[in-house]
Amino acid sequence: MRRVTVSAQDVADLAGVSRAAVSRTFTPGASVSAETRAKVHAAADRLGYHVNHLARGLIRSETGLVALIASEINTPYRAKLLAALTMRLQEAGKVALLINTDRSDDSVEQALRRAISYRTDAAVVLSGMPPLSLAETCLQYGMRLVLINRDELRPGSLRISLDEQGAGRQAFSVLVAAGCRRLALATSKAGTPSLTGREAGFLAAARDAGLQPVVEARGLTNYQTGLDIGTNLMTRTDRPDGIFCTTDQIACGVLDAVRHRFNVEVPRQLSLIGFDDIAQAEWESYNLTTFRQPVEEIADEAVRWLATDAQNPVGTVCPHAKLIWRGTVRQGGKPA
Amino acid sequence: MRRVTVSAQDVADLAGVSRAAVSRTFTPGASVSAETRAKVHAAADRLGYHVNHLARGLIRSETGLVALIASEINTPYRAKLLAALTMRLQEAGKVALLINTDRSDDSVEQALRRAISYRTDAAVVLSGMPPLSLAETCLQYGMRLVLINRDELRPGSLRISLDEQGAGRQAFSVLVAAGCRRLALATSKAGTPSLTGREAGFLAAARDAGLQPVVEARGLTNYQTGLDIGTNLMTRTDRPDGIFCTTDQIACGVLDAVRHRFNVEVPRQLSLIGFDDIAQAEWESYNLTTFRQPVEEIADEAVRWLATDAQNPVGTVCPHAKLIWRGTVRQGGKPA
DNA sequence: CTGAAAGCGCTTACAG
DNA sequence: CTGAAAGCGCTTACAG
Repeated sequence: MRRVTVSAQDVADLAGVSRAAVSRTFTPGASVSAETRAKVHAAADRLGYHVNHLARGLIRSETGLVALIASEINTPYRAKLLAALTMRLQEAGKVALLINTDRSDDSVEQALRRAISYRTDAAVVLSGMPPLSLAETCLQYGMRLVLINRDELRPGSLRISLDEQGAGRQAFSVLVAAGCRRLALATSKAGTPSLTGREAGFLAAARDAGLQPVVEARGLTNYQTGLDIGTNLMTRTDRPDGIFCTTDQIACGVLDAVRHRFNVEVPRQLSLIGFDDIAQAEWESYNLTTFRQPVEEIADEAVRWLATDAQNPVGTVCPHAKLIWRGTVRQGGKPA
Repeated sequence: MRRVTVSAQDVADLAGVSRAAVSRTFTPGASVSAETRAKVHAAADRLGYHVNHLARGLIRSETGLVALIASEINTPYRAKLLAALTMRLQEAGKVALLINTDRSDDSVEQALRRAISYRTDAAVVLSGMPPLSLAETCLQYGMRLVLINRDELRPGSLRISLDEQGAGRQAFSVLVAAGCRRLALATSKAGTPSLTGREAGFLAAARDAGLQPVVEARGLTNYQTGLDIGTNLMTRTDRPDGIFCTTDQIACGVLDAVRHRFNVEVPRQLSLIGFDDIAQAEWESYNLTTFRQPVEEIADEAVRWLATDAQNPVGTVCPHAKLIWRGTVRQGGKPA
């Protein structure tokens, strides 16, 4: 089939006006008489005309495109964040270019290059870290960079990072306040900034208190890992009575292992805290006490900066991960 | 900050070649001498040059952009499908424009208009249905349309739809073979093509067998709905002993209600089948027998057609939803 | 308010 | 293999 594309010129011809008039009609705020506008709209509708944003993006300094760079997008937490981000972006009149990566920095670099190729107004990085030189190329092309839960910063970029360490510390205090004495940390081997932050905070607080939790770090950041860790932990002679899981998925796995394979009662015999507050954390089988990722707030912060004229971001902004009390921590942990 | 964008001309100047030579260097298959190519690459790297795909898209008949139009993208099944789709798309050298919609047809129309504005090579619709006239506009702009699990067809579009009715019928036979006598259907009020197909198949098979299942249809397609339905069903004097849930999320809700609120044993006292095979279906707390959505196959089919020169799609292709046997259906249901 | 003209960054016949 | 030139569809000063 031949591509029979209709251009502003076609609309102008049909409406009996100039190409410029057509352009102005579709540019909010441009000065066109009501009459001209009406003629143009009529012609455009009849022809099925849609402004070519590619051509527009060639001229204006904005394309309306924003790249979202992330790995494992079908993971509950990622999907939630992505949903919030795409929503906010659309409300701001932008559209999301979703670029999948694996966990390697190399694939992040490829993703960012694609973003540059399409001259996206910004790139939001949820996974991996772009090399410094490429970040500078982005800057040079006028792109804005938003780094979510990354540990480093890049010049001219906005970094949105939770206080992971603080959350890890809080997890420790809560478990101790709940009467737990034999603590454990359940995490994966992924070593992402978010995870290591939570781990570090938990361990540091324990050290300060003169305690040394059992650390189980294995596999990928998923349910299966939780299952493995739970099984391992319960096989020990000194079973822990308080576990901080760096992720809800891991927590769900630990919970299932502990309950179904060892008949341990939660929270009577074991208290457990997760992180993320994925949808399943609220499901009755888990009813997990966990830290809520402030995804809406993260998305808001990101899009707010993109929608602003301010060239220089504030540097780092830290939304708060709030502890959501549900049923996996024994009474006593919760303050009055 | 001024946008200091580097163009092919800049690279050409630095490399001492023509603009056309630069263009050819970045066009796979174009004829350039090794020497020229090397000079161009050197200059491009030094300048941080990236071909402007917007400008390229203006000239070529392809932009490399494909729109993914979907609602509720943070739902386990949707996220899974979206992940598969974006992956395949990238492997085929395309990049996904993710456009969020609510369930209304109007928002699908808006989404499709955005896709047209960016001259995407194709639009993959996972939610809602584009009006016929707009579908024709897409065709006119040379866009391809892929409709996933939609009930209608659009001219020139590819439709990928499971045999929902067949699955519904199979669910019925399996429950009956497992010895269930009082059947129920648990579904939402969403009324999407997938859901109504499953419902219709199940009910038709029951009718053929002279049975009349209890039908519980309420709320949105989510966990909470399952919880409500499970509670309602167990409050009846004639509790069902076999339930087909049109979605895994609903099934998980039903399971939790039934077990935790009524102490019903699954599958001893009640058999239950879901649909989708979301990650949680495999979690030990659920261990749900369910139909697996062939997401990889769906993504393959979609991308295969997009990557092809064939203008006319086959019409409808029907990947098979396979029943995954796990622990929520009593022995007897499963064939040897 | 309106139109003619220049220009955004590219690709692609067309000659050589 | 290579370059000069035309053109993709738009927007935006610039005059009027």
